[in-house]
Amino acid sequence: MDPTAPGDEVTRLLALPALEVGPRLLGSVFRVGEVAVRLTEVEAYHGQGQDPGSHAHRGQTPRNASMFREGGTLYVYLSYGIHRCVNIVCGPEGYASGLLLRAGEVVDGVEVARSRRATAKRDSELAKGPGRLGSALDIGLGDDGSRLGQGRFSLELPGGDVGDVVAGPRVGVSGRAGTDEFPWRFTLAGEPSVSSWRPAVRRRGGAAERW
DNA sequence: TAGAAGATAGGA
DNA sequence: CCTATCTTCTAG
Repeated sequence: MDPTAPGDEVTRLLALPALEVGPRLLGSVFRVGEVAVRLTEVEAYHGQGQDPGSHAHRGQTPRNASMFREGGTLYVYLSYGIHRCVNIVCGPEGYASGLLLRAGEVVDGVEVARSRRATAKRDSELAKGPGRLGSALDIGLGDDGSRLGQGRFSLELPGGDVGDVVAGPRVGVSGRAGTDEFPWRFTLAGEPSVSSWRPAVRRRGGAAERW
């Protein structure tokens, strides 16, 4: 097997922990069937008790089982009962780190993406945010556990320079894990498709802090 | 067994 | 600012 083949390069990269993969994944093209996005924003989640913000922090459950598979697996979950969000799992089996695909620029299949995202006023909003990205790419819970490079899913790493990468606190993550103590959100500078930062939701007025 | 909180988005 | 919407996890 040719070790310089593109497919192997992706495999080698995704064998690393999400913290290392995150910045290097920006500018990649993630394709799901006829629609493709160029990733402009990702967030790293680290498992194994090292990241209080991760779904895998408290160990394996039926929902997060895909995160414990090997790098290149997709972890899809339902967010707020409505949105389907996608992660690319990183690291060896059992490591449970992943990258939430938070935003991208639609670079192919724009018409299809528009039809799926009728409320988007501009094309830069088609995949601006993890729920929107999942919608534009027609990701479903049935895609949980799929593998990159199989079926409708593929990933192509950027060919050249992607510009400046910015690291900062993650979006909507509660507690310490959402502060710049964990600067694990990576964005491409100056991209209109990058979502706005927002603190964790807190409906019941305050309290309930268990960290 | 119940109940709150959640890696969000859209509309008033 | 408020609400839709529903699964998962944790406490009791």
